Amino acid sequence: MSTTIFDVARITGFSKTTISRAFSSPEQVSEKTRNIIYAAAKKVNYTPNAIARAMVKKKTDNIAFVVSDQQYPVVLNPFYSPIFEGVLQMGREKGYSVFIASDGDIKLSTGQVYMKKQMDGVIVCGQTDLATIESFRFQNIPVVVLNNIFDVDELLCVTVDHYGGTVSAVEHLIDKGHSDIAIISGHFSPYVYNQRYQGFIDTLKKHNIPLKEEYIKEVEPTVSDAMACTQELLQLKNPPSAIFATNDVIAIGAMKVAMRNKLLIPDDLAIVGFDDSNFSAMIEPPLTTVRIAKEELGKLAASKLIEIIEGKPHPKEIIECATQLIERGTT
Amino acid sequence: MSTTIFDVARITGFSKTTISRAFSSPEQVSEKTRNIIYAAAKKVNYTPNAIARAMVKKKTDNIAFVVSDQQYPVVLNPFYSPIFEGVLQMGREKGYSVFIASDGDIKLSTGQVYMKKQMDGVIVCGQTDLATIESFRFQNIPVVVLNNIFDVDELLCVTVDHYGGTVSAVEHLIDKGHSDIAIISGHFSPYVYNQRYQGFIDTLKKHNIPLKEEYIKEVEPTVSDAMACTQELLQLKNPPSAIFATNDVIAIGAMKVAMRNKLLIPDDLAIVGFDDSNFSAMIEPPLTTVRIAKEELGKLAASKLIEIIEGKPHPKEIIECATQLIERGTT
DNA sequence: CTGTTAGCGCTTTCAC
DNA sequence: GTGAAAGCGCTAACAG
Repeated sequence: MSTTIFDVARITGFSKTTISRAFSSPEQVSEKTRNIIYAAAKKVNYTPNAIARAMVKKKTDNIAFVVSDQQYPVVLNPFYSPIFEGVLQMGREKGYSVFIASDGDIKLSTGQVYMKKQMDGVIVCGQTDLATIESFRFQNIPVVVLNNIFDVDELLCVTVDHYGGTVSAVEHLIDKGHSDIAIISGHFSPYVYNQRYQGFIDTLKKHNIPLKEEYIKEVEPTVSDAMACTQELLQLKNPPSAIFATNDVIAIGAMKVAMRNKLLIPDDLAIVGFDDSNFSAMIEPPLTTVRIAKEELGKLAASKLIEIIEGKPHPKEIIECATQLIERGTT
Repeated sequence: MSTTIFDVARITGFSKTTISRAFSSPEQVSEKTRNIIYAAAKKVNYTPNAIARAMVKKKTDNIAFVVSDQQYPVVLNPFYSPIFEGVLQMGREKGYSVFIASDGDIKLSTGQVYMKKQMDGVIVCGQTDLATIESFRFQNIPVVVLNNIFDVDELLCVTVDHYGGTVSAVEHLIDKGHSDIAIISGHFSPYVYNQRYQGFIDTLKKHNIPLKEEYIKEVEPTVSDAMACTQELLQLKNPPSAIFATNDVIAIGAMKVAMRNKLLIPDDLAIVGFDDSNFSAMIEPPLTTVRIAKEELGKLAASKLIEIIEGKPHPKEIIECATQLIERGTT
């Protein structure tokens, strides 16, 4: 049996109310009383019960980080894990704990969206549908969308300038004198996929570089798929002199194939990635890539969500975070 | 105002108890009644409140994963993040959610160990002290220790055969004909550090290879520190022909320096790492390393913890998971 | 199979 | 400053 507020009340002779106040609003209790209470609490090892508190306050100080099953597992995902870490940090700072939930975790078999655990708010990442978002809001659970965009009233979306990042990457390649530029495009959510793909197309067009059908590739974003795809590219009559990979995992696959073909990077083949994942600076040569400030993204989304939870009204808004080209050894 | 069990009771004409049972032990309610209740619940969007349930059952279905501040952030840590993922998976399977907590999160300024949120059990990873463990148990919170060993009654420790893994790595190097083998030893917890270090020393001794003082190095386990250290090693009058790195991050640093010095791996310098982190197969050449089944470790710890939570008695036990040498391109 | 009653540990009025 | 009483939403006996 753990000790309760009642035990402390009995020992000190004060009422439950006073004990409660000593912990949750100390300024309402005289210092003398407070000290007596704290001492007694310590002696019997009393600690307020978060569950009981949550029940009456109807607030758990928990938020959920929901990622679609596709992207699972979050923790091992080089893109989402730093974002999650950012959320965790901001949560800790503001007194919230963070739950990871997959898309599947929040849907009843009936299709009803429902959180098994009570949450004060939710960050929904990447691929989802409007129904899920609306469903949370219908249940009065504030939502912030991360890395996706929905055109809904009073909905805050925090995302990334995928388009602009792509433009800077491709223009960097063009600046370096390349015009035979291939794209290996990963199957991400339609939103991300389209932004990055379109950035590529538009940039070539802007620089009057004709688009070659055979330079446009699509893959699952895994090292092995990227390797197979790069191999095909290199076997073309006119192989590209540069590859734009829509994320770093794909870029790594491309690098591996180049090295195994004894090509010199970047002289024989230049490669630029996207995301600036943690391994990108570790590999040799280190990868030129488009940095997304992933932890910052997470922190931003979390702090906005917490503001909304704590009552600050938020109009519909789309926050698009800038990217930055990090020039390293592959271009 | 969200709907409660009472609303459903009113609508259907059944008592709260019956509604409760329809959700938590459906077999105790006739099918007819159940269907009426489910239909009504759906209509008013009723969903059981986990907090209220936790309060009366004194069980939250939450477990905590606590890692020392040193190792923070867990999510980005190549060793602990797959373990955490394993815990998450097993938790999901058994109906538990998992919280991440750092060492600091669970200690009051008074030094009192206390979980802000009620937890049914705790997995404590790596470096900790006995007092923390005892404190949890004193509060009747079951504990499983992961990647560390404590000699305490009825305490379950799940760990890794760091010693045996090291032996296999070093013997592999010896088999390949190396005798000038350096060790770059990362500053991990004393437990892990010692196991791996001792395995190295003992293996050389066993094979009658004299220990050279200058081949023994210690570093913080970061790429840059490992690079600096490897550089020193290579500048020795008699540089080593092989390096045993006590984790993969260190091994990567060693590889980078070798490549920058135009050394051929593994011909000029062989390298073996430890952990088999996710990036180890991605780099070129892929790293020979000692695999730890990290997700399995996490699953094992979680499933044992859940068994204990659910009442299965557990004697004191130390489970030491085997490792496996993965021979890839660096040896 | 279903209902009644009595709390779980805490915070919140509203008094004093 | 402090206390008394009334719940938060749910489940656990115990009846019937």
